[in-house]
Order: sequence, then structure tokens, then C-alpha cells
Amino acid sequence: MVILATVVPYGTFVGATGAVESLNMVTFGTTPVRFAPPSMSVSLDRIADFLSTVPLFRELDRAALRSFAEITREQKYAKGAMIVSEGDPGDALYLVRSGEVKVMLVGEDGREVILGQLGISDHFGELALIDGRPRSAHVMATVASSLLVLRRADFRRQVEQQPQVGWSLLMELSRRLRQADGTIGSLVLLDVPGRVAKVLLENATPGAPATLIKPLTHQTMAQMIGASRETVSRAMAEFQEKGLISVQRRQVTITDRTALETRSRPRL
Amino acid sequence: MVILATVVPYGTFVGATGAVESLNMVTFGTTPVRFAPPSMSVSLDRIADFLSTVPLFRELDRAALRSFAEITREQKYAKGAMIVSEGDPGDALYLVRSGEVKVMLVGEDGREVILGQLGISDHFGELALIDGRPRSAHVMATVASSLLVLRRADFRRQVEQQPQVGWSLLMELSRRLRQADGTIGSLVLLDVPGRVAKVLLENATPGAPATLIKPLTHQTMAQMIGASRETVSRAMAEFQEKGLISVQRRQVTITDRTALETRSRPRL
DNA sequence: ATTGTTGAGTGATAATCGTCACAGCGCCTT
DNA sequence: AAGGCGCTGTGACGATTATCACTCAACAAT
Repeated sequence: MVILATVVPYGTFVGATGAVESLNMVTFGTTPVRFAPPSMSVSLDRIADFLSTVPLFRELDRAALRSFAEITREQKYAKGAMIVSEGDPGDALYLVRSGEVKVMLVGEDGREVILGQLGISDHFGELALIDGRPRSAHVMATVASSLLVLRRADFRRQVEQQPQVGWSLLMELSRRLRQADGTIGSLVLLDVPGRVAKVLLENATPGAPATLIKPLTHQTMAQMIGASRETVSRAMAEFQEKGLISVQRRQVTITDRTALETRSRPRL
Repeated sequence: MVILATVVPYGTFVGATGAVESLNMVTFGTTPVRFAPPSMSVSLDRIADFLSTVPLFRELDRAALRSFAEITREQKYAKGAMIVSEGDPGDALYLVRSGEVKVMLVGEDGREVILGQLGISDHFGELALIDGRPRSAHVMATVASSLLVLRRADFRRQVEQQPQVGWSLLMELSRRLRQADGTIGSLVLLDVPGRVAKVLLENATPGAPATLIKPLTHQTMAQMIGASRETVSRAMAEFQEKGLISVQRRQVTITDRTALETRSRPRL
């Protein structure tokens, strides 16, 4: 293996997948923050500012935020870079500071299932942190992203002093469990158009007419709902014909929310 | 509906679903424990004994177990009785003291998806307890069952004094989340025979030759993996023909674990 | 013993959906 | 301007799976 990037404590860049995938295997420095230079404290405030936007740390005061900030390290990933892989030993929690990542499973035949897409202020990796078991999924940067990494031991020590964070974690895991169970229900009870309708609604702005929060390619939607790209295309075409949605320059507008909601329930 | 049983403080039965079944529906009283007669303290010890077998309370000492025991109420359900329904406001945690329950979603067309089957020392209802949102699924007794009920406010008060329980809850939710994500992966990546193989393996005893921990009807398996009963039957027949399993009087024996494992992975 | 109930086996048929193949379109780069 | 690339649209076809309609076996209840 050829090392193509040097490991530095902050701001290291890790390469994308493909032939260059070896880049991913660059490990970040293990230097604890207590060895960081004094200039660090400037950065610490900015990190604490960011942490205050993360629901996990919502109830913490400034001092607590700073003590969490102290145990973070920043890590940058290029588009397509694999951040964690299923089966890896997991000993860190990741916060998305900028960019976007997708959590996914990959079958042995290469087919991908997207379990979730995470953006700014989202986090992942807490499962391995809690139970110490291997990573349950892959996480890949879908655009160039900057993440804050908190190592297991450091994080646990902090959480012990800030029980509110434990409660926030419970809230977050509850939310994800509800979502996962809902996904299971959709996969079993809905046909592909039904699941497409559901994804559209879940990614729509609240108002009417609603548009999508972010552009979704048919391929991405297909991987989110366990369908083929072609079938998603056909479902979208059907929705346009029937006037449920309209598409202008890849921008989807929901013109008949009620009908879409009906379609997203079993037994049309 | 005709009331066929009177409600008394302890030992009352609440009726089950359906017309005739109302006989079964006996429930336990709602009298808080603090109003219970002195003889209750005997029962408290037995309850504490039971609680010590629940992973959630594993790390608690005797005194803590007793204080949890104090906030429980016992509730009995007949086979087929609905314990909680999706959408209900949820303000209690349930521990299975005896019997078995299934957690399930029901489509508007009546089709059922089994998200999990819980037995002695398992618990459910913690999601609503944590985030205060409505029940995310139905829970039904599959055999006559006795449950311990802990109400939200009481439970939270106790947990605040016993932080270990919070950690145990995190462990449990992590386990379920991993399992749910695995189920999503199976639904998307595996065909029906693959999912049948997976269920068989997940319910098999460790050794070789392995048998199933508990008998599973084809109907139940079908609802667990999102398939029709007939397709499951055909998959089981195929496995028998090929010598992966053998069935004697409804008892399934796994004769070729390796082949089953291969079948339970994508891309045969 | 007879009847009822529940679970299992199976053939025929149809619907859904994935796969393959290819065409077109918008957009970026050079 | 030309080419390349990513995304979308669509037809044809086949595989998987649900559904329907029975039959049969095991077992419990009367």
C-alpha cells in the first residue's frame, strides 16, 4: 500500500474510493488534544459554537460544550471517501460539521441500500460507541465533508459527567428506531410507487406547494426504497401524468399532497 | 359488547378481541402499589427476583430492584389480546413476566408485519417512554401472558436515581437498531428463500445438528420476512429436497448449516 | 368416533418488478 | 463546438412472488 497523504492532527484530507481507495486507510493522528498547541483555544470556541447546534448537546452549558470540544478532532473526507466500513471495530462518534454522508449497506453483489443520509449537525457511529460491537454499516461522504471525531473513551468519560447527553442519545436512538421500523413496514406493505410517494413526502418542504428539500436522483431514491432505478423513473412518470407532482429542470414540486399521501398508504 | 367479567383490584381479566373471546379479556386492577395491602411486600420480593433477571436492571442492587418493583403493576392478557395499539398515547413500559407477545404493524388492508417476538424478561414500550410520542406499533399477546407495567413518570423518576438503567436502555436500543437495519438489508437484498434461511438460522440452537428454539408456523415466518405463507412453504420444501433441513412432526432440524448460511447471503 | 380447526402442500394464473438495451437531454470541460 | 458524463425515459422480456382455490394431515373438542 502506498501512502498518498500525510497524517496530520487537523485538517487531513482523505481520498476518494476507486483505485485510490488506499487513501481511505490513512489513519488520523492519535495525539490527544491536551498536546495541542495553545492556538487551539481559538478553534475550541468555534467548535463549541458548532456543538451547540447539535441536538445531542442541546442542553449543555458553555463550559460543558468546551469540554466536549476539547476531545474532538477534525477530519476531512473527499466526495466518495469511505468513512467507516461495516465490520470495522468502532471506537469513535462522528459529527458532520459540513458536507453530507450516506449510511448504507452493501450486498456481496455490490448492490447498495441507503439507510440514511446525514447532513450538518447529524451524527453517526454511536451504536459501536455504546455496545462496542463492530460497525453495522458503511458510511460514505457523498460530497466533500468535514467531520468531528470523538473517540469512545473520551466521549464516555464526558457523558458520565453530563447525563443530559445520555438522555439526548436515547431520544436520538428512539427516533431512528421508529424510522427503521417504519421503513420495514413500507418495504413489506407498499409497492414501489407507494414507497416513492413516501420518500417524496418525507423530503418535502412543509408548505403547499411543497418542493423537495434537496434534489434526489432516481438512483438515490431507488436505493433508499429498495427498488430499481427504472421502476422509480416509471413511478415518477406516473405521478406526473396524474398530476400529483410536476418536475421542472429536475426540481420536483408536489402539486397534490393528499393524493400522494393516499398513494403512500397500503391498499390503494 | 357484553361485559362478562367484573373488574376487581387484582386478578381481573380483560377480554380479548372478537366476539367469543371476550371471556379471555381479564385484566389486572389499576390500584397503585402504595395502596396495596401489607401482604404486598411478599410479592415485592418475588417481583424484585424477577426484575433481577431482566437485562435492563442487571446492574442494580437489591434495594434498587425493590424500588423498581414498587412501581410495577401486574397485568394479565389472554391469547390474542391487544396490549398496546399503534397511535395510542404511550405512557408505560411493559416487562414480559410470562407468556409471549408479538410486536407488529398492521396495514390498512389488514396485512400484518411482525417486527419482533418477545418472551420472558423482554420489554417493550420504551420508545414512547423516552420521547413521549405515540406508540409506533401494535403489541399482541400470542399466548396468555402476564406483564409488569411501569408508568412513565414513576419509571423516569427511578431512572434518574439509577443511571445504570439509562445505559442499559442505550444498549438495548442499539441492539434493536442493529437488528432493524439488518432486517431492512434482508428485505432489500435477499429473495424469499434467502430470508427464510435467515429466519431459520436466527431461531436455531447453537449446536449441530441445530433445531429451532421454538416452533414457527409458516404463516408466522411469512409475516416476519414480508412474504406470503405459500412462498414460505415452497422455500421450506425446497430446503428439504436439497437436504438443508429436515422436518419431523413440525420440528425443524438444520442438517446443513453452511448451505443455509450461503443461501442467506445475497447473490447466490 | 365425528367434527372442527389450524397448519401445510401445491397447481394455475396474474401482477409486479428487475434487468437489459438503448436513446435523448442537460451540463460541464476543453 | 465537440465530446464526455450523469441522469432520465422507455420498450421488451423474464423471474419472482402474490393470489386463489383446493386438498390433505394432525390434533383437539364434543
